[in-house]
Amino acid sequence: MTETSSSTPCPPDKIVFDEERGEFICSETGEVIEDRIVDQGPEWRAFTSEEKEKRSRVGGPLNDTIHDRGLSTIIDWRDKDAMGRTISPKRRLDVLRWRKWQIRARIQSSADRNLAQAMNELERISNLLNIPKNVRDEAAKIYRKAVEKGLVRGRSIESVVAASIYAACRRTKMARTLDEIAQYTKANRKEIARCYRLLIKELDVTVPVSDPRDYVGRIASLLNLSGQTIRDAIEIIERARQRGLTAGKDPAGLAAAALYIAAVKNGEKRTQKEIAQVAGVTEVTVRNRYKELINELKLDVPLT
DNA sequence: AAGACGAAAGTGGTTGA
DNA sequence: TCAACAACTTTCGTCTT
Repeated sequence: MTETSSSTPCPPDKIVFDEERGEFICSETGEVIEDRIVDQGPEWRAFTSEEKEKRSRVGGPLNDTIHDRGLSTIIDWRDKDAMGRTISPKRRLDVLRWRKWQIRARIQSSADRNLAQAMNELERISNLLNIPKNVRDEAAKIYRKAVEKGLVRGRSIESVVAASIYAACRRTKMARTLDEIAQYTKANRKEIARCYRLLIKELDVTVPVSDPRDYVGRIASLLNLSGQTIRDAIEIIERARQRGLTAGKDPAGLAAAALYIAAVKNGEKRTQKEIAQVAGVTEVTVRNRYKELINELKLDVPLT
């Protein structure tokens, strides 16, 4: 409710570019100035380069929902031509062949349509979340695998796409929470989570265990914290891990707490609220982690 | 007035029968 | 499928700066 009011515009000299997320943010308030940098590339380049053979699908309107558009001329099974004359045996073979191809083409186009819609969706979500191209490609690859395995049947394309994106993010260590992705999707978080689990189980997509350190960079850059603070935070997390404090804990919360401590230590104090906000956890969680870290690691935090 | 702290009750997800 | 459980959130009162 009482959010950083957009009625007070961020002074131009406070605007910084956050290269982690591809966003322009205000260094004062953290307000996102421009978070939609439109990908100006042609839409059909969304397909991965290794799929050369699939390029038959060049540039068809992606939102064309009419089934079999352009292929709706059905080749009749009767051995008559358009004038009602019987076709010669030689022509009959041709006709049979045409029909065979028509059926093949239809199957092909059905898979393509699914893919086309999915890629469209992928592009949309990726743009909203500023997901870099390599991660998109990864997501596309995963999705394609899912289609081949028939995992999409019975599920919404959108949720499987979202799950693919999430998986790709995890694989490439582009820390994005499930919530962030779910936010731009009609499918709910639960559904996406289920698809995600299915994906990593069925396709053998290996996903490294989510690491708090991956969150550190992103949170820090959103808050304009120094490299030294980041290094300190990572060291704190490392020590916490050795002590077994990290198991079962929300990595974002842990990263937030470590950064909080590191920031205070380096005289770059941010409020718990600020950190919690960008980390996507609550103040309380930051506090709990922070308390644990201080106690267990015997860190002394100089106050003020 | 704003931030930090912590208690208590509530919520959503995981696990094991 | 259900209940127990841990982690996290929400809410709120109190203390500190």
